Amino acid sequence: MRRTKEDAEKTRVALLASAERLFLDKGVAHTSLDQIARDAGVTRGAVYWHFQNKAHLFHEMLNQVRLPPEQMAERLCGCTQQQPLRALYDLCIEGIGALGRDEQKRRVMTILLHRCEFTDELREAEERHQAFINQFIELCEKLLESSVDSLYPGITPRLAARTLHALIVGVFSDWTRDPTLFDPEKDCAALIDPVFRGLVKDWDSSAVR
Amino acid sequence: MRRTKEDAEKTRVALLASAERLFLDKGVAHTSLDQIARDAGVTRGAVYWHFQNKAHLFHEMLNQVRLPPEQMAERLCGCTQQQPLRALYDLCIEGIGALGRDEQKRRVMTILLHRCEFTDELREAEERHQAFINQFIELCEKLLESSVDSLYPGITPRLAARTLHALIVGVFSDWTRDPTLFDPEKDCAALIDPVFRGLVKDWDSSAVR
DNA sequence: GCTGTTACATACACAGACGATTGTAAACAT
DNA sequence: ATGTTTACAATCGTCTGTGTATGTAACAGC
Repeated sequence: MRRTKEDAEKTRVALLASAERLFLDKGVAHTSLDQIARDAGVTRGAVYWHFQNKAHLFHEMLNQVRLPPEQMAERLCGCTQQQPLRALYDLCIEGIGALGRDEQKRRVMTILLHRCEFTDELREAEERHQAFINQFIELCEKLLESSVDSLYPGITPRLAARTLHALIVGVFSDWTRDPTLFDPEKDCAALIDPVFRGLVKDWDSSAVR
Repeated sequence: MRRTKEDAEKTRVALLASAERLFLDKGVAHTSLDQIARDAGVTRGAVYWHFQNKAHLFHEMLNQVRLPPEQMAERLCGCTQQQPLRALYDLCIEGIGALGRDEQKRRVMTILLHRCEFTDELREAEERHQAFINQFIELCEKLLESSVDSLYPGITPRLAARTLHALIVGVFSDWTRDPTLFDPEKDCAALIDPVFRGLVKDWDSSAVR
């Protein structure tokens, strides 16, 4: 019955996969550890062996993937500062595209956006999520400050960053709610372009195009 | 003890208010009917007198306010078709502003966006919500079709509508997550303007400005 | 070959939430 | 004055989910 070490890892992965499926299907709060265990072909004992409790299981599930906010914040951090606007644009395209290519990433993002409540025990995950968002906005703001002359009058880097973030969150939110709405690979640029054109003077004739 | 008819209405309102507060604070699934009742100064008996169950209570709470998607869809429907772009722009401004002025609306919207899971029993509410979203996008698309010549090349009315909706959802999502991010009254136009400028040719010099 | 540990399964104790029933005092109609 | 209905309160039984404790078979090391 109780197998080797690699078998244990298999059940751990299976538990995480089942949790992902069930969380996505029924919501985090409405999924019991017993349901997750049964779905993975084990009992709750296995769950408590691998994870302290539901919150930790949830946290580990999040750790499996590098979500767009985190990923974008990282890349934005190590950005060359050459053609900052271009870099920012590419990052947005890449971030959305990544969600379209990576199904697991999409599922986890959907859970985060539409299938969990962020109560006390998940507070830690929420704060982490929020931290990445703020980091993205701050970095984005800094990047825009270096190109402030390219922005339309009346547009501060801060507000531009907020607009950009709102659009990306909205795209994620809409698309995870109904994936048939648009194709992230194909339509991505068309969704992002208008905002850059509306923020940056002479966007169409600048280096990006 | 058991008072007059208007007193009954008072407890009903109190129950709805308590539900709103607690849902916002701890999430829908993590709030029990007993907690709601106690918070309102009554027992669970009162809850079951006024509402069939938690789902119905939730539904009634939603019915108290007319949320932006619904409101915008309605107005968009009865729009004069004169200066459709201008009308659309005003609607966006108004929708966001309404959230800023009406605290209750903001709370309910926050619950919808960040504090509930939309499982089986709340499916009805979710579908209704989604229906309004789709209606908004469709109406928006139709409106934009009548001004398709004003759009930048490569921007279809469909994609423009999706971009616009994504931005609005993102603004709601960001702002309800952290109301200190920006002031919906003051910054609203600055958040929306860029998208219209990026979608519509000569936006700044058109009738709106 | 024995022992300790791993990787679970099983069993138990407990807390809470729900739904239904029943009780009841005040309001209202007659 | 009396009966009926309203607007809850109180109680009950049941179920579900959690956490923990214990059992146990297989593997790993010596």
